[in-house]
Amino acid sequence: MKYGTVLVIDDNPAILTAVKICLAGTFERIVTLNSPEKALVTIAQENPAAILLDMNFSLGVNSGQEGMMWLSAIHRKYPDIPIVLITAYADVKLAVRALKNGAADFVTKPWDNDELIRVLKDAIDKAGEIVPLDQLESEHVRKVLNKCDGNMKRAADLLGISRQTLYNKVKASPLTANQLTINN
Amino acid sequence: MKYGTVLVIDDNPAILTAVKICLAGTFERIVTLNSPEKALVTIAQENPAAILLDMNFSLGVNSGQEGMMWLSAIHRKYPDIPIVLITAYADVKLAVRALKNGAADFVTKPWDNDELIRVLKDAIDKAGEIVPLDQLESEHVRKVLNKCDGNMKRAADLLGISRQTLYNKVKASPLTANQLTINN
DNA sequence: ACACTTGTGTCCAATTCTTTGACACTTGTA
DNA sequence: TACAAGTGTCAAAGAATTGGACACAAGTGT
Repeated sequence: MKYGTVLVIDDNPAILTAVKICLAGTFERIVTLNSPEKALVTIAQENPAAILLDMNFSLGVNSGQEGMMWLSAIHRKYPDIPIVLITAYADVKLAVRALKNGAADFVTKPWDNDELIRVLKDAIDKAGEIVPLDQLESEHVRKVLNKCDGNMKRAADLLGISRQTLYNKVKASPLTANQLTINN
Repeated sequence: MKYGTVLVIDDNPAILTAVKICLAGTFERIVTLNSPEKALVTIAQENPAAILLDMNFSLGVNSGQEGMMWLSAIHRKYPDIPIVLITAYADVKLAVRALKNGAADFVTKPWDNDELIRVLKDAIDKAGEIVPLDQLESEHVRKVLNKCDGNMKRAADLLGISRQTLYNKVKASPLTANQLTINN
């Protein structure tokens, strides 16, 4: 039971019950809401490791707009908590938009229990990964340098550091040289 | 015409022609391939600003596996070039997997010309965004510190810096905690 | 062919950051 | 209560960053 608390938001009580049963063996605590209104408050109180959010709450509306709105709101306020969306109205455009809006994953109803567990676990694992500062830096440096076609002066400018510093950073980790795009 | 070269990969000549016409006004140069085999070579030669990749190439197979494979291969070798996938067999699971595998976007056939152009433009714009090193660093520091519930010793450890250094970094920029990105 | 611009590789000295180690002080907990 | 762990703070040694400078290589336009 190393996966902490999960917050499940769905307006259908039957779904909440089913999800609760499904996730009971994996999470220490399962908090449910039947409407997203109290989501932000509940998150502040419970500090969940992940959120499972339904996309449609208004009866007769299945555009997913409401879920999308809540996704954005929650993600803006808690960008480090992975949000998995779930919907009965599978729609490629909606899924793509959701992922680009920060959703960690997108699941369709009816769901496969094992898959749902795996998806939530993965999302939490991924969100928990932390990168040393050096690595983040050198990856970013390589990327920007690449985008500048190796122009160190401009890259240094864009990175907000001096040319010499960039020069030193680059020659400090020569591994990155191999990853430059081949050209000329 | 500031959007450079785009590489379009599709086994259907009619599609290639249609896409070419659609994108002609937006890109300086449109390179087409009717099979992904030569993708990596062509990318090295043309250095495209974006890639539009079909998902199905083997006749009778529409699982999208092949496109997914090429997406991974290209993305691994050229992580900075945005890849937009396009497929006639819209499938939420496939789309989600593609995005999680590094695709910049996912479009379904038949496509809307304006949307296709917008998607490619957006992908290129997004890929072109560069962040100063300081900002990247302080954002990451916040995030890790957050994940450690404010425990600076542990956060410093995970970040690979000393406790005092983290302490200084934190008190150097106390405003970032409120996510106030607007600043002039 | 000739200036002109832009970028590279290299060096230096001044400044700033980072690290190591230490100390008193608060807290949660066995 | 006493221990372990973390905080805020300081100082001094060591490392990194900076701005400036210089000669040199390309690429530009005239």
